[in-house]
This record gives sequence, C-alpha cells and structure tokens, in this order.
Amino acid sequence: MSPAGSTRWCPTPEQLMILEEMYRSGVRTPNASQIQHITAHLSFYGKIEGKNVFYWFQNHKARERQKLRRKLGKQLQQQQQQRLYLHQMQHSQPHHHPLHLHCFESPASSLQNLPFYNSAKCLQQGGLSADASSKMVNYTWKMGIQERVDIEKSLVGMYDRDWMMMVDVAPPSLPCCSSRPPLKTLELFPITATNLKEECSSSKHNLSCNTN
Amino acid sequence: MSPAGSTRWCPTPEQLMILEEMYRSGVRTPNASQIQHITAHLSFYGKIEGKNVFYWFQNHKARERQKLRRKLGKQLQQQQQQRLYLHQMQHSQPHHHPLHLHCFESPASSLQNLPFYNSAKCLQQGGLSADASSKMVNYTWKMGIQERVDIEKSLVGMYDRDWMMMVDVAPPSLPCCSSRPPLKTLELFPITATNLKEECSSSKHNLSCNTN
DNA sequence: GCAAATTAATGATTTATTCAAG
DNA sequence: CTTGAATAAATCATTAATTTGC
Repeated sequence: MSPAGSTRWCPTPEQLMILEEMYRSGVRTPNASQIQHITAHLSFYGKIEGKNVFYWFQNHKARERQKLRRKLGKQLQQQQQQRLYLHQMQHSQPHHHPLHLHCFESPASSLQNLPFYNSAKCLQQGGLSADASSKMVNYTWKMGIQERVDIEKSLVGMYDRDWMMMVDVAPPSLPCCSSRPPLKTLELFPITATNLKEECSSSKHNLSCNTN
Repeated sequence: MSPAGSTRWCPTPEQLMILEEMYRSGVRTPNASQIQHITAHLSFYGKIEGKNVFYWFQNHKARERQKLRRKLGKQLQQQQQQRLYLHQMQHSQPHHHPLHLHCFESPASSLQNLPFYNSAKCLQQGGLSADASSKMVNYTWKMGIQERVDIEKSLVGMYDRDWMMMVDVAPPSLPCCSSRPPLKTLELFPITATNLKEECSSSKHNLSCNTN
C-alpha cells in the first residue's frame, strides 16, 4: 500500500538536510512568504507542499524543546540525587559536576553544493542578527501598531504575521518521494507565522493542575 | 487610536448573531470553503476576513467547552459537598439533586429575515445528519485510504481537510466596522479545518503532571 | 534471510494556554 | 472582563526501524 495513496509527506534526505540546516541557522517559525520560498526551493528535490514545511518547523521546534526539557529534567534529577548522595557522604571534598549543556552547535555540513541551498539560506532569521527591519517592508498590516511599539519589542519582538489559504484539490498524488508538481492554488485564507522568541525556556505549567 | 489603525476585527451585531446561530446549528470547525462562504455572506454586514471567522469558531468552541467544564466542575464539587453533608447528616431521606445539564438549546432567534442568513444556514454540519458523503466529492486527497477504512470510521470519522494561505497586504485597514473590501489574495498556503467530533467531552489530563 | 509483530519517529490535527485590544 | 489573535502543548495516525520466531 505504499505507492498509490500515500497520505503523508516523506521528506527526501536533501530536503531534510536543508530544513535542519535552516533550523540550526535560526529559522523557527517561517512566515507565509518564507514558507513559499522554502517550499519552492525544496520542491526541486521532490514533492513537497507548504504545509509540510510549516508542520516540519512546528514539530521540530516543539520536539527539540521537549528533548531539551527532558534532558534538563534528568540532569536536575541526577543533580539532586548527587546532592543527596553528597549530603549523605557528609561533606566529602567538593568537585565539579559534569553539567555542561551544549545548546546544539552547527556541524557545518556540506550543504553548499546542493542547488538552491545558498539562495534559501538568506531566509534565516538568525540569532538576533538584524535583517529584521528589512522584512518589515513587505508586510504592512501591522505597521499601524508598529509605530507605538516600545524599543525592546521593536528590536527583539519583531514579528509579522500573514494569512493564507490553499485548498488541496490535487488527486491523491503520487507514490511518495520525488516528482515536482505545480502547487495548485485555489482559494484564499488564514494561517499564522513567525516570531523569534527564544528557545531553551524552562517549561512552564508543569504543575497547576486545577482547571479553575 | 481607534479609527485609523484598528488592529482587530470587531464583529457587528448581525455578524455575531449569525455566527452564533450557526454555532447553535452545529457548525464547529468550518473548512476552507465554508469559511469563504461565511465570510462572503457576513461581509455584507461589515468588514470581515476569513481569519476572523476561523478564529471566532475556534475561540467560541473552546470557550463554550471551558464554560461547560467549569459548570460541571462546580456541580461535581457541590455534589460532593452535598454528599459529604448528607453523609454527615447520616442518611436523611433521599431526594433529587439539582443536576440537570441542559446541553445548550437553540433559542430560535429571529435571524431568518437577515439577508444571506438562510443561504448560509445550509453550511451547518448538524448533529450527525448525513450530508457527510456529499462533501467527499470536493476533496480527493484522502480518498485513497478511505477505501480501507472500517465501517465505524467511514460513518462517523469522516473528515476533510483543506490547506490555505493568504498574505495580508492591505494597508492597516479602515476604522473598524463597516466597509466591504475585496479580500486581497496574494499567495498560496496552509491551514486546517473541519471535523465533527463531539463537544461535552470531559476534560482529559487534569493530573499527570510529571514530564517524563 | 524474511515477514509478522513491536516499537520508535515523526507528519498532521486538535486542544489548551497565553497575550493583548477595547 | 470579554474576546480576538497567536503560540505551544498534547494527541492522533502513519510510516520507518527494529525485534522476533521460524
């Protein structure tokens, strides 16, 4: 049942590599036009749609976060255990705990020779490197408020939102991977996009289990 | 700052009435084309966009649910208190507790004389009344699997999803209410839509607070 | 080796939560 | 305080890895 009616996108290795590189480069929640570009570029390597890109970033972001949380949780646990242990040992001489948390580093893979890779790279929202202002020109619908926004926000919290809609009308589609179909646009509508909030935030609402 | 750069949609009374009536009629998560229709119709009464409709249903659904939950919670609380009370009173003679939960009934307001209302009504997804199959024809991308789906699912779990994208390019937009602007479509893309799952589900995960 | 059976990853949706305008 | 808007968390569902018995 693999070929004819494959329901979900299965990314090619190239697509995956590029997406991951983008993620590492700082892209988190690409907005509509960014998604378009990405999709266009990635479609060179195989069938892909905007929603796939959208979901990929959403999922990847969420799962990195969760991975990190788990790691932190475990470390805290260990830390506490160790603390307890040390306490039981009654003040043996202090030494360093193995507690570095390397916040993922870029392995700098050989992506440069993939077609479109470099052109796609310019989308990166980067670690606070300021191409922020340049994006503003394309999106006007929040300009009104932008004026009275305070400095911190205008520097960091820059976000533009777009709304979009595409009805999927293509027949069940092909096997799974490869092929480069024209994305069939049909109608208008809404979805959300970009911000550049920081990762690594410690988990909120782990407790607070009451509903009211 | 009210007129020039009003950021958020403020629904006219007519729009609100119609939306509410639709909700009462069973519409919960309209899909792309339904949203289009609704928007088109409602735009007769004032400025409105698809995302407004989309969000309205999302929020309204969520808040009805939460209202209900609160109500149920309170009632359970009362019930238990009462039980305790009764227990303390040591088996005084049994009597009925005030525990009916009228699962919102339709007040049948006078909406019929609003233009477009009746035409819009045909969108309702209604309480399991089967116009389900008719919708299938428009959306083909899950047809493949539909074949091997078991009977229960094919009867109840019917769902179609659409993807959409519209980039908002209009300048900050007008005062707030009234005006009927042409929705400016720019590009393609993703968002989600319809299912007909039932309301009134008791809240899950109230406990289970551990992260691992 | 090789499928059937399990399990792990991850694409796709839905639901809850939070933010902020009015 | 209400509610439109947006994001994040939780959940569902399918595909890929893998284990297992033969």
